Amino acid sequence: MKDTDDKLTNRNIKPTAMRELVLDILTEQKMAISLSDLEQKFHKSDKVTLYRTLKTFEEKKLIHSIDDGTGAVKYALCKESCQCHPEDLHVHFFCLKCQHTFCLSDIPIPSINLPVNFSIENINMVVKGVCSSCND
Amino acid sequence: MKDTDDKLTNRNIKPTAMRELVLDILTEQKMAISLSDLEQKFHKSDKVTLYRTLKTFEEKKLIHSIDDGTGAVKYALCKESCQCHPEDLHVHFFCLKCQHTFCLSDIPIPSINLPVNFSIENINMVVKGVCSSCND
DNA sequence: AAGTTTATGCAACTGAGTTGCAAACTAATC
DNA sequence: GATTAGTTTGCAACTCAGTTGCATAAACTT
Repeated sequence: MKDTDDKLTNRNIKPTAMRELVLDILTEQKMAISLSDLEQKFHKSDKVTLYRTLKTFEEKKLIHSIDDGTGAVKYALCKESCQCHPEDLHVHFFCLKCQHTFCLSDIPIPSINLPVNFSIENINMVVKGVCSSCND
Repeated sequence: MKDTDDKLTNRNIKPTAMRELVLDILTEQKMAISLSDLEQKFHKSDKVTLYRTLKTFEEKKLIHSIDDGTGAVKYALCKESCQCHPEDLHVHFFCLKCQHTFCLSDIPIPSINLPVNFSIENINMVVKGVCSSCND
């Protein structure tokens, strides 16, 4: 638990049992998960608590949210150094076959030349297609 | 109405009064609009009919949908030639100040080198920031 | 005109996200 | 270690976007 604890305190999040549990679940995921996915990992749980936990994590930049167009926002862990600035962002992939959403952490979002006088704060880029596991 | 009619029939959509009206409204928009935005442009209207109209338009590639992360999907007209293939797609912009969503029709979505064995079908790219009108 | 297909309108529902409030817990102080 | 103040959790209840089923109306077919 020490490690999980540190990750929380490093991000200025008071480590409660609930939050450690949620962080552990998020850590073992290979893909981004939604609030209701998360809810189903608990036998007995309260959606609202999980909701607020995710909000807190996101606010403190421990996780980031991905709007993959499925109607449910997905969440995934940020890298240790991530500040969620445009230059920290990466592309996400949604597989139309297995319906999973992944971080393509190695693929930064290409920079865009916006029209004059537009300023940029954030970018969401989701590629949809078929992932390698489903393409065999 | 002749022109509106043609746009519908060109896309294989049977031109009804309702559909002409919706297409006209969409045509005069400078920004993408949501279902409920559209609903409010009618004094008396049925959400479901508008919903199905938009679905039909989207299916026939007369309009495209934009998931800007606000929780309500927005819609905007496609170019005449658009087939909604990856190469037809452009970047969208959401202004954090005026809360409007625009097509940046002139900015194509940059191509991405996906990992091996990933195939691509579609891309959604939304840049968030402040638009030129709000940046004065 | 009768029959078939398509579009529209109404009611009702689902599911994600959210708020308010009270109880439980934690941390800080005496 | 009891008292208080602040934070977190759990429950109920609600909002709002999107959606389905079904009945009526309109448009096409012969």
